[in-house]
Amino acid sequence: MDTRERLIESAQELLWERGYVGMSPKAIQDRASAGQGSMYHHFENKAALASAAIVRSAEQLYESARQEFAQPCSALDRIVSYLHRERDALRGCRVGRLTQDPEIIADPQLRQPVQEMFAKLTQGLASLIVEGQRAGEFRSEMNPEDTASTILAVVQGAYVLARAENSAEPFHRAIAGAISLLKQQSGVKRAPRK
Amino acid sequence: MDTRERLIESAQELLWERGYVGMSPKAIQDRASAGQGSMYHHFENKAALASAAIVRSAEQLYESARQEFAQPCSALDRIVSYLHRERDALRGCRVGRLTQDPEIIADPQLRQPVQEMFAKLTQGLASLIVEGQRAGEFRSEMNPEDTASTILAVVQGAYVLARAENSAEPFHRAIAGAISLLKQQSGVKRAPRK
DNA sequence: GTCTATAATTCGATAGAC
DNA sequence: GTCTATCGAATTATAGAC
Repeated sequence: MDTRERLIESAQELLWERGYVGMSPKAIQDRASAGQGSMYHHFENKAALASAAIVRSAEQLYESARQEFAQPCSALDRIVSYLHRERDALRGCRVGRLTQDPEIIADPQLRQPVQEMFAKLTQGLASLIVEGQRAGEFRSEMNPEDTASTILAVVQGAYVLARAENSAEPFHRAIAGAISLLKQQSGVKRAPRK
Repeated sequence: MDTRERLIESAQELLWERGYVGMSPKAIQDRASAGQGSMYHHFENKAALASAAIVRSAEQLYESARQEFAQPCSALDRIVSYLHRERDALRGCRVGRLTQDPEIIADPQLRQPVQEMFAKLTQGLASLIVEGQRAGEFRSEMNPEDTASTILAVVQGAYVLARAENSAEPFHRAIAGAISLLKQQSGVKRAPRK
């Protein structure tokens, strides 16, 4: 693997572990086994390297979700499968994590790939929900975009709970609760209250 | 207000805005209008001051939720009211934000107040859900702890979506979606599928 | 492309005067 | 309690040899 590639992958890892503020050029160089001059030859500065790393992570994460969304089963099953996908609860989300960095939020170059990934995931989940509504798996009154945002939020927030407790348990509880709520939403008319 | 107090409040703000790694002693001193010697007189080091600030934030946030949970209306209404409470979507959660800092997760002193706050919120929400189940607002099959975790996760994750888009909109969508899912959960027997 | 040298600045803290 | 001076290390580069 060439140096440029190793630098990007090291930056991806460090952004995941320590965020933009906590990632020093020195640490990137050490992890990539690259010298200082080498890093500044391939990238203009820390922000440029971070940008390349963020674009890469956002693409990888979206691609893996896209595959999950395209499986040959019911829309509800695909959503449940997305929620159940093996995730390293304590490490958190490589991309969601970046939203906590003020430098990333303030710099449109750095924020844009993050925004784009979440927008595309929302869009993908909303389409699945519409599909599920047509199949009678979800109530037609359900707002697809709202529900898609809720699903994404549960996953992102579940990471927060897991790290707070230093345990994967609250992550899995939050996911289980969300699946249970979604499964209760079939389009069949409910008996009237009282 | 005395210096010690100003130091704690400044640290609370900086932890919210920039996290532990991004908060320098110098920045705390400047914001508190305190000298260097002053800060190191009141607190042994950066971690000790951060600890005091985190304990304070966790207490404040829990206290405000506790009041919300004790209002004189139905359990469902109190949960909805908690979800709808005015939040500064783009600033994120003062306490949840800290879970992204590896230094905070690694140091039990710093992580404990965060863990405790989320544990107590989960407990409080789970109790509300049990109360709602007794009142017929929620299905008895619903797992109170799972659902409580889901509710907390939606809020924490909604902040992530908002910051990613640099807009409060996805925050409110995620909350609206969650409320819609919860309101569909009355204990009334649903008509059988088909 | 990669290396070493250098530099200005900041970080997190200590020392000691007042 | 607060202040200034100082410290060694790290940060984020730039310069220029190879």
